Amino acid sequence: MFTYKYPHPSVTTDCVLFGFDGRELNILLIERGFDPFKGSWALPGGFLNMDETAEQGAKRELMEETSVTDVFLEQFHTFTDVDRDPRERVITIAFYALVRKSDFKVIAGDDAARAEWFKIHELPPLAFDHQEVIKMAQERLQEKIAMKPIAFRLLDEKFKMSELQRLYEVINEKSYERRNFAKKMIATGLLADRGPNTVPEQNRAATLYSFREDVYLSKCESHQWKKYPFDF
Amino acid sequence: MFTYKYPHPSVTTDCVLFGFDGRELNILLIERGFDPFKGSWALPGGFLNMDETAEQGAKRELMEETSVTDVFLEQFHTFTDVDRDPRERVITIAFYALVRKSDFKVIAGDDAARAEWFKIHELPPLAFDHQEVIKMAQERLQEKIAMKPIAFRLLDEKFKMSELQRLYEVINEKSYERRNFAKKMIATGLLADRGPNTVPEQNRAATLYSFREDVYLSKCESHQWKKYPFDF
DNA sequence: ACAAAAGTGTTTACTTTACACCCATGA
DNA sequence: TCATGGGTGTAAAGTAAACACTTTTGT
Repeated sequence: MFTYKYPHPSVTTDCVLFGFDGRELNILLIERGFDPFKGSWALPGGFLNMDETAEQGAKRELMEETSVTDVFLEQFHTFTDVDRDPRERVITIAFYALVRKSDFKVIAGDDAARAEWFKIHELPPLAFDHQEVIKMAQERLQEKIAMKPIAFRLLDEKFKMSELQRLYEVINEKSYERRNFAKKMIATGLLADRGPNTVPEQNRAATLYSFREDVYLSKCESHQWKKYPFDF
Repeated sequence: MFTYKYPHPSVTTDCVLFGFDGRELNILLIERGFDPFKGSWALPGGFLNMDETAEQGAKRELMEETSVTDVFLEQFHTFTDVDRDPRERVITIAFYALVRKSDFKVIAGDDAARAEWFKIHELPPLAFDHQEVIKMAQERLQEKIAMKPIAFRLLDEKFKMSELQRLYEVINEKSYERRNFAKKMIATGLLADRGPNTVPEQNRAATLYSFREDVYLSKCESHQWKKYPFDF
């Protein structure tokens, strides 16, 4: 037991894990096995340990509940409504995270709970204030995608221009003209041409690209980027 | 006394209060009257009560320590390093806030501690990780000023174009060409011409402007703003 | 008279947008 | 052969950047 002179809230982390299936933005949810909200879907997350930072905690929970490692993960807001948890005062430090769905093999963590991807516009009823958390995560993702080349973390190492475009479209909830998008994207200098797609498809083989992180980092060092280099 | 099955961190709020003197960005700091860091300067803030949200807590602390009310205040990050407080595990939810220095009469709160403005580039040694907190606050202010017309909250109701320009310059740490800045700013349609400055100065009287919040709000409703309308 | 800030427009370069036809592939 | 997605360039419009001289006022 732990005793304090003043009451302390509980502190949790929650993580909005985004995935992209080439068509839609997806979010990974966990089916809750306990009350409150037993049977509802919720964001992966849990209580913060005393010897870990929030980021470490969020990564640990993600690993425990979904076996996901090596994700891009960034804090975006702390939710502190007094009654957001019916049991006791709980504040949650919320993160969003980005994974390549192909890097993401094993799901269903060790605590028997089901983990499932949902399209961002077809979410089931959610526990706590997780609806609001997800909404804010997407807003933050929109802001961040204009500043940093994080979109590539949602795509496979090699990707088609049309996939990249579709990703920007679903994140920013607007559509782009095909030729102009490609032109501007290529003009960043960050795409390496990896030749035509060798996987046969129903139509003409598309050029594959990959993200040139080396170029990005060297341009960062020489401060060559404007404030919103990816504001498409 | 309050007892829990598992250990809980303490939760505080801290607030980076920005002011603008017409020339430099300033930050309000409190001289600490107690250990740890007795005699050092620190951000206004303190423990979160169980019946208040983080935002309410931050506003209360600001009021208690500096008698400031009615500020623009926004959460930007939660700092969770395990050893950031030498006494015990404390996480802090950090806010930045903007005040007009003319609206800001009474300082020096009820707990005898001194409160003082410091130029952002001439800060004294700071308690805890407050150096880092301030750095991040400024980064966040830079991002936000490009998205929302919050700069006006740092200026008096009526202001000169050169003051507005100087403010953008100190926040964004770059300089602008006088005519282009004014042209672009006026083109937003958000400035009302309030006539020439009647306070005599050492030189020609400048036109005063004020911010037209009504115009801004109506343009928001009709979605007429691009993503970064104030990215100067 | 001079120092300091304020007022004022135009030209050029760059960026963004709109737009249409042909190609390769598998069903 | 048809449906689907992929490849490609140019012209027009709009936005951003560079640039200098005159005015007002107080010292």
